[in-house]
Amino acid sequence: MGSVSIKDVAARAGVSPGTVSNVLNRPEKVAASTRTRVERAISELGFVRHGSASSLRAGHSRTIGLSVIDIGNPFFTDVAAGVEDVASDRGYAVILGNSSGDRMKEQRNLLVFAEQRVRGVLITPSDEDQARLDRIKERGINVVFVDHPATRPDQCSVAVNDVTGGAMAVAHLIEGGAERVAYVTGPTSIRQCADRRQGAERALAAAGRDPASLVEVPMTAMTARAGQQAAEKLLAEGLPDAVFCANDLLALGVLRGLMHAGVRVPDDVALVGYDDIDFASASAVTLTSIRQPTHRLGQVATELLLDECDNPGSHAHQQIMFQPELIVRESTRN
Amino acid sequence: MGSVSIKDVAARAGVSPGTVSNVLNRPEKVAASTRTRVERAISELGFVRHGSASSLRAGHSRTIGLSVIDIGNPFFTDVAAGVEDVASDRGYAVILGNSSGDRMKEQRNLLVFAEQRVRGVLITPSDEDQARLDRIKERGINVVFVDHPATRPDQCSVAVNDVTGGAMAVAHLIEGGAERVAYVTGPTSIRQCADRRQGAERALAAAGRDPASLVEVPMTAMTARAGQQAAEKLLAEGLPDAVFCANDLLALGVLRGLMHAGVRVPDDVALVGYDDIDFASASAVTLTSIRQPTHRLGQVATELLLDECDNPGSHAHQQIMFQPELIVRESTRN
DNA sequence: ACAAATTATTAAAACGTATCAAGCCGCAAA
DNA sequence: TTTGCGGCTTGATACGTTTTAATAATTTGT
Repeated sequence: MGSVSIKDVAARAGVSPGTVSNVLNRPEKVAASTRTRVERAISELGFVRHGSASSLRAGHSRTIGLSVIDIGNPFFTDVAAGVEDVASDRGYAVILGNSSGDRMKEQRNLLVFAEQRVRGVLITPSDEDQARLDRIKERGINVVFVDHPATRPDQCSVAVNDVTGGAMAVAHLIEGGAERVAYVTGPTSIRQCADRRQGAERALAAAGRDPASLVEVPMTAMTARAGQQAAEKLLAEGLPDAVFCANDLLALGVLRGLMHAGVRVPDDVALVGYDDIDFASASAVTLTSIRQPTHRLGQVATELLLDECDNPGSHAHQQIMFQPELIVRESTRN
Repeated sequence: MGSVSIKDVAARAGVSPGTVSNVLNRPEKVAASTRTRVERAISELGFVRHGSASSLRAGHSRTIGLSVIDIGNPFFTDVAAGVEDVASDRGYAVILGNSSGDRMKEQRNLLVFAEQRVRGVLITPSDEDQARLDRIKERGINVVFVDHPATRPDQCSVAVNDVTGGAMAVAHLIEGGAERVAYVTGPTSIRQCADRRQGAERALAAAGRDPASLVEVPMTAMTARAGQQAAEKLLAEGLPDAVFCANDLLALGVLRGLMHAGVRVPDDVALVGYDDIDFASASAVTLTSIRQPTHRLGQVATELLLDECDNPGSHAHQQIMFQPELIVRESTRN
């Protein structure tokens, strides 16, 4: 009933199991006539290859592991969709792991990946602990960083330049006439937040301003709720001319907080977010934002990983850095 | 280097491979002293079980397949997070498949699942073709429907009552004094859209109104952009007192379209969405919406599936129907 | 027409684990 | 002492595939 094996197919087609395996894996090695005979037997019997047996013998599976920090974040969701795209195209299955920023959970995911003998791992590391990843690589499992630049040359990575992104945002605000600029951000321990601030300061310096004039408003979370609290803080401390947020969710919260207080955007205060999530263009005042090639990030990371797997000899490790893009909308048009 | 097997562990601990397998799978069957000895050998050698070999011999793997229609939709993302939660807790890996509503792609995902010999499949079917799923079940792979009620008693499913949800939304609008109610929806071939409309009509009837008085505004997509177009259509045809949208994305678009035209929400028009996505509470006018227990949906579906796998004898198939919840916010407070 | 070279196919040996019948050992009952 | 018994452990086998060396079939060159 359930399980029809390569032997059954061989018997039906009047060939040996080895030949069936050949039409599966190296069709060009087998004569056209026998190949069609085997293919017919396969479809008549509804045979599907037993992946476990295959990877046991072959020494590697056709799966890759994907470990992200928060699958609920639209950013990572888009990345995951990109990964799934090319993995699926090349016949690979994607095993999903959600670390929730918890390193124990991340560790457990990596163990599961190791048990499944995944061909490779795509990971947005939740911290800088390289040793753990080295242990994975010792097992012959390739690792590619996603949204995190690798510091070592023997390690592939894809990321987006957050410093440039921050600079673009603030340069745009200065160009629009802003004198006093605020930066609403998440925890400064997050690399992305720190890099974007650095970019903001660079833009100020480039315009001949004092980088220290940037009004920093640090929040513990990067949600819309936190953004609203940030707006209250800004209202209390005196409004700046422009606000740059480390995140679209924060920006949407700030927007709402300001509007509630009767502040008009962009007339009274200009506003820029980051990520260009779908909702940035759906809010009451559409949001100027920094777009990142999220989907592409996932695609390229996967291509890099599979290239490393398929051509271990000729593969050249790459640390790819994408450039972000400024999307101007109503929140800065005045 | 890479690969240390159960035999190496056995040699190190001075026992037979069979015993090592026992401490892995039935620890209670082996004497405490040898067990600790084996466990030490395992950690000293950094042994991790070869999942493929294990499932080849055991006849089933510790993976489940998850096939969703659109991983980019926050609704499915939340579901996936719930699935990952309990799967990870029980030591299962989740293989992700994104069908994009394309039945060929869904088919390919199911093939990948079959090759991996997943223990079971969680699927939000993109159409009503039961035959394809029957073929999966013939292979001994259990299937649970997610966000889709099963019509047959030999099939588990979890879903949320969309008729009730639609009724709640419109009853709330009527209670708020609405005379003329519009329903902005996606393609009517989508079950969820049809069910929610049915609920809306039921609420009208319950209030002594003519169900046919519901002004239906069908769109081809369920995005914010489509919502904005719907708002234009409503403005052209004469505004209703209230608008019920099949989707929060549509509702956010409608909100934006109305505000741009100077229509005030909720003073001039009341508005209700569906799904209660995070952004419903982050928009300029916060959105009244129908909340679904998305995360729980994924959790329960997975529990059902794993119960079916682990206790094939005693498992009772269930078709679970959750109830939605009305979340009242500014868009209907007047 | 015969050897050589090429192409197609086969048989058998792994891959790493789970399982199960059989064996071992020490101890209580006879 | 013998027998029986129960708890632990072992050894051998099978799971379904890939791979390699060897054999058979076919073509080519002379």
